[in-house]
Amino acid sequence: MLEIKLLRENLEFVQTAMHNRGTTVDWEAFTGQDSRRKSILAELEALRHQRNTVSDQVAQMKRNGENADAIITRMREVSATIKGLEKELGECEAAIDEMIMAIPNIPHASVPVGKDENDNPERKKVGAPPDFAFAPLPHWTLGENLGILDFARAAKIAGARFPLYLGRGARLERALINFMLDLHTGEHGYTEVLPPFIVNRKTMTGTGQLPKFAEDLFKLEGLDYFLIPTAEVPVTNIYQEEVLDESQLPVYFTAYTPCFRSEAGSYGKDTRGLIRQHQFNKVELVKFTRPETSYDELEKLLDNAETVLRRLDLPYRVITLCTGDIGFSSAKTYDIEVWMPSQGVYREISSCSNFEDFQARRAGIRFKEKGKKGTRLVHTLNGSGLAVGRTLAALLENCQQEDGSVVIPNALRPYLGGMEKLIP
RNA sequence: GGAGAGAUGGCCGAGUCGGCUGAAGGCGCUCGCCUGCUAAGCGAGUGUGUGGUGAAAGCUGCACCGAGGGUUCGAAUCCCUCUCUCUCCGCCA
Repeated sequence: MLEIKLLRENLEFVQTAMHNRGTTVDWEAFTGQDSRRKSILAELEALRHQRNTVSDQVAQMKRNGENADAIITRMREVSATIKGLEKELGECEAAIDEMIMAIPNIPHASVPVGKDENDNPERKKVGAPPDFAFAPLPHWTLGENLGILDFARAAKIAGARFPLYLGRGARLERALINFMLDLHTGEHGYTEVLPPFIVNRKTMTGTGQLPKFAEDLFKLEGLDYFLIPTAEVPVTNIYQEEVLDESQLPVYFTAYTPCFRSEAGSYGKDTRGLIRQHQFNKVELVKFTRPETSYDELEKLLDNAETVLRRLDLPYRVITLCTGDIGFSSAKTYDIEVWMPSQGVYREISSCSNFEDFQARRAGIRFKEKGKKGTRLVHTLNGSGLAVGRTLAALLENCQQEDGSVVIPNALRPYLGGMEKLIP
């Protein structure tokens, strides 16, 4: 959520930002409601002031044993008017709120202007795609040949876009999770948290998934609960409506959670394999920082996520999302894309974003500076560190051998009892 | 699921028969004094949001005592609904 002051005082700036994003907003409706609100409020506050002073007067008179009936009768009318105006104001503010909640964040000045994903500049490329002397197989074929993935049975149990890992596959997924968590907690200074996987509406609204993107979520029928689409949601909301002490900042959290996404509107895309699932595992990185340091923290966060791929010797690149491709709540986002040999393309495996104060304002996350009056909003950041299913897919594909076996990267072997190779 | 108790400022905790309580008192914190260090002591200050005014310090309006409604000239205080927390019983991984 943007600060309403910014919309009032610097509308042109916001309009340019929205244009760059390719977002259209009904500004006339906004300014109309906003000025209506202002006039109602002025009238209302004048009347409330009158009511307050007269009520004091009544109290005074009663204490003196005087009769206040005349004033009381007169004030009845004022009270009725106040009630009417309050209702009107409430409706007006609700309308404004609805509009503001639907306005995305302002892209940071360093974000390249562009229309869509084709305009995302590459920032760097790390590692070389393996040079196979044979046609590399897709991970789902490798997984099924190895007996570690079973999409047919997963479909029987749940439906399309659900994974079933078996034996060494289940263990490999778990090894990746543990490897990532150990890396981030042990070397990058994050505190591990294990949050609820189901959250309420306020929490979903705090990070920006609601009200605009309800169709992407799984909702529990008959209850106002939602399955989390990412750990970002419960973890960022840990400090919802709290005032942190500045000495606490920055806070680094990492969390493993399953993620649930309806994937509405992605019919026909990535129908095979682990790339696009209704349920997948992810290790997430979340930061709460002072505004002054959030962009330095974003660079560090990105590097923390990249480290996972470097340790696993998986080739990847980093792109900067342009204004037209950036997410709703984000001010700046880097995507890390891992090389997928069977498709011959880089695929997103992590998305690292600085939300600045956009989520903090919605969720009410502030900090207090010693010796200074008032509170300030923190900046929130997060990034995948990494999407586990996609990591496993990339690992199978990049480390496959001509005989159908898969060589386990060194960094992962301790988590698999020293296993060096998956053999069919 | 049944029966009770509670939700007040950064924290703890008062709020009597509704009015002078934005909220006593304590802790914490800030500034000053004092003490040759530390501790203790003394004095003053110390909620949030939003608007007006001012160069600023400040002054000032309105709102906020879990949330939402209601009663009333007036509600932290009375009534209703909801949420959450706690205790006991039952059930259960």
